Amino acid sequence: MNTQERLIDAAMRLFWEKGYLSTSIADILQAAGANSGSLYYFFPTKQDLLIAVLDRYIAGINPMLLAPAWEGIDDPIERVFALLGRYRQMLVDTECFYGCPIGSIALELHEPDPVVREKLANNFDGWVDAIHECLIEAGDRLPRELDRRALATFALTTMEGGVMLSRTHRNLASYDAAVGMLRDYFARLEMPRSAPASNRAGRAPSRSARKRGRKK
Amino acid sequence: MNTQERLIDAAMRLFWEKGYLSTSIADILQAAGANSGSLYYFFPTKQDLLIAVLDRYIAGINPMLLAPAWEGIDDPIERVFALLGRYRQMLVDTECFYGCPIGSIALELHEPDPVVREKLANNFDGWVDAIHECLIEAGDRLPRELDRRALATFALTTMEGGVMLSRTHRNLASYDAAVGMLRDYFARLEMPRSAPASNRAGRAPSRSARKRGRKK
DNA sequence: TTGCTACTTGATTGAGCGCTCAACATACTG
DNA sequence: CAGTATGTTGAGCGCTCAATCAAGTAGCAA
Repeated sequence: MNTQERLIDAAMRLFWEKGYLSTSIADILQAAGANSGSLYYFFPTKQDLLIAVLDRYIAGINPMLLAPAWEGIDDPIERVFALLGRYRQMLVDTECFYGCPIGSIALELHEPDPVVREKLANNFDGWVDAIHECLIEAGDRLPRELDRRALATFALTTMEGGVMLSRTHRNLASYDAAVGMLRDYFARLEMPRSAPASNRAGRAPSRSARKRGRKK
Repeated sequence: MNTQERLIDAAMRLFWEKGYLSTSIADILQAAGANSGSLYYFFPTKQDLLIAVLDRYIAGINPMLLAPAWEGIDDPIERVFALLGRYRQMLVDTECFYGCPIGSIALELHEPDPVVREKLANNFDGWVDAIHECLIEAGDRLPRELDRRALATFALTTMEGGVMLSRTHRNLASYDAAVGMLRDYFARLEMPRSAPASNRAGRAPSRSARKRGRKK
């Protein structure tokens, strides 16, 4: 593994753990075991390193995020919640300290360089695209007139908002509440017109519901 | 208006516009027309000034945020969307540059001091409390078994996530998509069990729907 | 007048920041 | 071997940052 990759790796981890602004070049150099000259040989500015990190996130959406989340899950709607489950697990693993790295950077930089802003937007778009495809694959389980891209965006706002609240409260309750409501919404969208079941509202998903779709 | 108040005012505005970390003490001093000695006479550290700002936000939820948003609107569910409308207007007014100041600070500080974290949490809680009360007031228009606090939390995650995406895209579409889906969810929750109307999904709220509840 | 409290002044401090650069190491090529 | 391309080294530069402090002012009470 060469110096350039070690630098991106270290920056990726530190930007996630400490944020972009709070991570110093010295932090990255130490974590990567490199000298400042080497870093600036590859990345003229700190921002160029950030761009490389964001590019790696974009490239990693499918292999690093979606593939592991969706392993053994074929039901397209369960895939949506499996992805949300990955972010929940991230909160669990870090005791609600770190959430979505893209969301953090997006709110941390108030007037980001246009290039950075576009990379952030590309990351969000890639996420929404993937969910959008699930919702298309769900076919007529969802209302025909439903704006499926809007619903995919809604899933992302639920995740990002839920992560924000759970990180602030150091407690999963907010994330679970938000995702639980999204589950209920999906349940109502899937409901055949003639048989609405109003008693599902706000309940945590049942164990059977969570397992549905796994291991085709 | 004394120096202390001018400092809090200036900090409040600058933290919103530039973020906490990117705002220097010098910025605040200039905006407030004060000297560093005066600032440190009232606030031993920059963080103490942040805490004062967060306290002011907490105290301002009712008089500065909810009261203007709800003027002339009595319908409790329309109040939820009137509040979301305020944040939309903030995005419009700033060309999608600045969103929710609390959300920004919450994600900007990765490992905040416990006091700061609690003030941020208090801000979120105050917001959720207010919506929660609206949902209680909505009575049996919503399913009896619905977890109304979870739904209030869901409204906040929708707003925060929507603001995040719209700021990143410099475009209201994401915010409108998320809030539009939340509207549809509310419509389905309000729907009498015997008459679901699947053709509302994902549509922008109608003009009449938006006006409903105004001017009791 | 004296003394006390409340607040203001702004030059200054030292730490830390992103970043530079001249010198050097290594490996491949003609 | 010399020549060139591709990295690597780390001391150190200029600057900004949050924070300090000795000296000063204003108001008020005894």
